[in-house]
Amino acid sequence: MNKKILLFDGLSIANRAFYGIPLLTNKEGRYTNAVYGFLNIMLSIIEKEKPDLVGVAFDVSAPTFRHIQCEDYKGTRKGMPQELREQIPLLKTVLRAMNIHMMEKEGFEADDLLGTLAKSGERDGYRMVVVSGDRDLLQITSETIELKIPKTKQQGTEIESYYAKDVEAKYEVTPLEFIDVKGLMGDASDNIKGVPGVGEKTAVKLIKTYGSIENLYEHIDEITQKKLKENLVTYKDQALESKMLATIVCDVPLEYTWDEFNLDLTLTEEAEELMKNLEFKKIIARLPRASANKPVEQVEVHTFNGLEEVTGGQVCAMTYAYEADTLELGLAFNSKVGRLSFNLTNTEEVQTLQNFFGNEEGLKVIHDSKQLRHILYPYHIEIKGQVFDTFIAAYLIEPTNETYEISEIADRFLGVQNVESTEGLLGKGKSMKAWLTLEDEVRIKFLTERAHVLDAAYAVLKKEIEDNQMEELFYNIEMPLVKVLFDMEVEGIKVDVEKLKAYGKELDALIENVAEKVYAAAGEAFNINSPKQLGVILFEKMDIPAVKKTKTGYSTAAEVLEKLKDGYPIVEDILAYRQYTKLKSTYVDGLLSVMTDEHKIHSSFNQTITATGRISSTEPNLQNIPIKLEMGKRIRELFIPSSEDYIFLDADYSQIELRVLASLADDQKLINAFNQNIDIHTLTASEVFHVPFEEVTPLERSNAKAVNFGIVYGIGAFSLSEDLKITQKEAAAYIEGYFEKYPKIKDYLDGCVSFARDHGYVQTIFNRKRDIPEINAKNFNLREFGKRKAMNTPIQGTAADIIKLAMVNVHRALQEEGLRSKVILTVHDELLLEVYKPEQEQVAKLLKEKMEQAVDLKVTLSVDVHSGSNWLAAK
DNA sequence: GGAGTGTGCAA
DNA sequence: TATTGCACACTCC
Repeated sequence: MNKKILLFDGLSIANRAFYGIPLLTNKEGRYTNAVYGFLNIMLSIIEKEKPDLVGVAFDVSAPTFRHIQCEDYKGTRKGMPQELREQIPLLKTVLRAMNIHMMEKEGFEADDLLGTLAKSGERDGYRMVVVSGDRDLLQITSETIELKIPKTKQQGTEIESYYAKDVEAKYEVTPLEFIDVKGLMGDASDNIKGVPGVGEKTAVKLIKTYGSIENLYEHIDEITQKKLKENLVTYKDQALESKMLATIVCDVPLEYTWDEFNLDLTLTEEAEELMKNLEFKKIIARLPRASANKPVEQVEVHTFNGLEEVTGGQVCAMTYAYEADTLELGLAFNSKVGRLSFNLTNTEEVQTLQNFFGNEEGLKVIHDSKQLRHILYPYHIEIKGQVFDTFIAAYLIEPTNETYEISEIADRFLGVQNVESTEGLLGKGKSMKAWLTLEDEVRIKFLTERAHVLDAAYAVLKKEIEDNQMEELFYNIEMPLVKVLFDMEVEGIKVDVEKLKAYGKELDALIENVAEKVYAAAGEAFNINSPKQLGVILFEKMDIPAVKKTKTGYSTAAEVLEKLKDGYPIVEDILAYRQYTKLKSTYVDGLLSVMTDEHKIHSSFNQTITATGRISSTEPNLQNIPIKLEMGKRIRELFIPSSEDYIFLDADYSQIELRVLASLADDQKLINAFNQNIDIHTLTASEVFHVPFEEVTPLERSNAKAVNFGIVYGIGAFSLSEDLKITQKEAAAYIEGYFEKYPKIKDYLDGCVSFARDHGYVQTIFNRKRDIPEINAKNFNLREFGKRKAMNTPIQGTAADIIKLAMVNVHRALQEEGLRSKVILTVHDELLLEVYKPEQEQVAKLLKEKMEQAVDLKVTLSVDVHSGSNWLAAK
């Protein structure tokens, strides 16, 4: 079989792709649909046709010989939309990175290059396949030159294929005659005029009879239709010019060798980077890679027999699977891998595991060591010695990923794609129940492969940690914190269940009562919880003026209802209904649903979720327990120490984010104020509103407080005006006034934005990093959001670093001093401890000291410690 | 039953 | 058109 050459019409296919796919953008707001679609079409055809050589032809923006000879040529054609235009250079960059051969030639169109190459390839004995959306190219088809026209359809792409015989079958003329047909009928899209009054039917008939335009004019007298003949005669020059314009030049002077068209789709590093940025995950997955080193297959693997082989001093990577008293470990160390299964009801096996995990020697590489601790805990197996948690390391390096599955770590850090994921193995949404039903071989492969991945990933992650100067953050803060969080999760927090249930009943009565009032006012019963139904009742049936809309209908949010409640009593009842049902469903029922028999709640404290470094809390979220309103406070009141011998100590940082900001910005005025414990909101009010410190009114202070808050978030005048219910102009004046009084703050925040622009990320004092790719986006909203992240992240993130370090230090001090008191909760700038009463004084001192001395900033940190018999009382 | 939306709670 | 989260109810597929 002859070799096959595939030639693409670059712009034409990009154009098809652009209009066939919705306007996609990447995180930076860059349009990507035409590039994405082009690659899809190109790869599909390459995969199907398996060509030996490939090339892509482009038009050059300079005028072609056709423009020079005929100034109307393509005169009616509209320029391409900007969204497409800007993708063309991007497409070329991507193709270049993929080493796909491209060609263009000044003075000629892509059609001419394609025609020239097709004919030349044919002469050299190749089978030629030209891919274009342009039917003009039908004229170059032959027995060995095929034209493929992709049609972007709803599902997938359908491709029409033409050889010369297909052209004849469909159009009744040969490919060459096709040119003459077009010369006579013209082509509106290219502004080729042809002969007036001659359409496709007549043109085909004439050319079928006479073979060409020239021959037609030789026999012009044979035309019997008077009008047709008249037009042909009148527009003879135009017909000949049209033919010239429609003729694809097949002898463009080109210098090339077919070697240049060699095809190697192996993903280059450059192409991978580019496609990652463009978020072409499916395309990346489709391409073969150079670095595909499958760890398990590549390394010589010696299986081992028992845990005793893992002796001290070595790095041992492990994965685990647990289901109903059966623990299976996949281990990788010293070029050995293996999998061992343990029956945890057997005391000898438990002893083996206790020895193994209790060994202080060596380094244990574990993915999600907190979870493994939970698995081992009921069997009194404790993990000792140094742990390198790949879950945490991967998060520090890329804190905005959605998940950190081992299979993704293999992909991202080792360039290995085909590692089985838990979800892939067990099926979506399945629990570990299915694990033990799998074949032994499957389980062995799964665990050993993943252990091997961690073994290899360890070196890469370790180096990344070092390259990013995150050693202190990782080894001294995040890793020790894992154990702190584990202990907090195990300890849990006690809730007065009886009182919680009683409160639930109380709420039920209130809800029923207020619902009746709402139904009476509405004139019918409906679901108040449904924003849709509520919107209809309020804004249609009752004709209350709608203030704001959401993308699906009327907004019924509290801020909207607040504005309406004076004129419409029903609105106040709806707000009350919302408040009561919120408390009942989220807090009373929600908390009861996760309560243990010991009346305890064990939340999960997640260390790999937030973009800024904060800890998050789930099942339940204990970081959003109500505090502001009286009704809500009653929930907080029900969180109590686990026994009479204990009391709560609650410690919270005073204005930690503003202090961090003052320190980072090196603003002496703010630093002095904080160091002298001056009320910061009063100071801001005095500065911004030009009133003496002593004369600041409560309203002024509260407004200044809102300004201070806003500064930390990268506020705009609009939002501040909404918040304070003032005009945008006034709000803008506040912000301007603030920056005038604190110019260093402004410099600092601007500096954050420009740092992000230059580096693509921002960082905290402990070098915690967050990528902000959208900082250079073209889309205004996206870019502005990026700026706010750039301003807020170093502040919020540094505060997170500080409290995390404080938690580690407090936890360590409690252990070292042999105290019974325990940290049980963290809420971003607050720690809640359950304190053994005899230790109260000592712990209060220790707590305040460790928190205030966690780091050395330009500003002092101040911690308030309160005690109480419940969480509310301790605030 | 899962995904998306609206809503509301916290720092 | 202010940062970071999580959870609930409803709606639609």
